[in-house]
Amino acid sequence: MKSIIEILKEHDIAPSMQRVKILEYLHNFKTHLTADMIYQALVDEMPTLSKTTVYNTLKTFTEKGILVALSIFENEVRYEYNTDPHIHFKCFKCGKIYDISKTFECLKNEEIEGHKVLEHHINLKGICKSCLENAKG
Amino acid sequence: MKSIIEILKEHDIAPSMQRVKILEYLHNFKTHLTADMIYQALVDEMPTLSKTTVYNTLKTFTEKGILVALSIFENEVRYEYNTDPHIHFKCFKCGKIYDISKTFECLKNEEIEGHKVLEHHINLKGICKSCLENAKG
DNA sequence: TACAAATTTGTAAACGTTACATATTAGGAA
DNA sequence: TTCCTAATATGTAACGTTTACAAATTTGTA
Repeated sequence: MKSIIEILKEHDIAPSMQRVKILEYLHNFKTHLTADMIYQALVDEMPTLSKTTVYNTLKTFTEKGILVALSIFENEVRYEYNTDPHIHFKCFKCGKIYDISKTFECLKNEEIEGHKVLEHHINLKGICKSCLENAKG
Repeated sequence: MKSIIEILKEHDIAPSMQRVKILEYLHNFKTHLTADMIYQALVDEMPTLSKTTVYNTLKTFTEKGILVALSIFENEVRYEYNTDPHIHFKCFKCGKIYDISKTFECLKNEEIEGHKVLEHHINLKGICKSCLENAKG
């Protein structure tokens, strides 16, 4: 398995301690994390960690293509480690986000109306399975 | 053609002056506007207009289904008048948002992994036609 | 070891948005 | 019409996320 340091080097990013820890955390958890969540998770282990560093690092990672920035939630950006293609479902009721691993063949074309498509973000919204079951009971 | 006041009444919203003007503006422009854009556009005509009123009104309209709130941009919510189904393309370079009127049959199913799907938001990102042409030149 | 460049840090501030208390308006009853 | 109540609008202050910036620290290299 590829190490975090190797991933950073492959993307022309110097593997500082902060960068390794931040990427490691996102790599392990893979869920939709805000800058603050990452900061809170790491500040115990690295007491001198600055929130600005977390923001700078996430920005660098996104620009270099290691992370994907999500705009599913209003008002805050969430990041996830770039893995298998999947889409997101957000529940109106409980607010939880689910990963849906379905792929959509109809979105595979890389050109649309003359524009070059590099990313597609599909966000479904509705009532999640769990909330539907609670409503029944 | 249906008047703004009629649209409001159909959605159980009392047609106050502010509400009519805000909906009228979104109805005419139909593009992806922030609360501040709407405020700036109307404050000359209505000098006593409050930004809070704009926010409250947009929230009401969205809850009643007149508007759709978009999370294409990071950090800010944009609103559009609910018209024909379409998706959005955002250019990484110039930041402009294009409406793409293509519909996706493959996303028509209303249930996925047990979750009830009420909305789907498809946001493509890449380099727009205009920026591609400028890069060539 | 010394030095320059890259990285990190902390503070302050910007921005979009919301909470809340007050003021204004509109509609119905007397 | 006037009065009253409910709905709506307003302005200020505050909140949370994010950025700007300058100083401090660390790193890699000569």
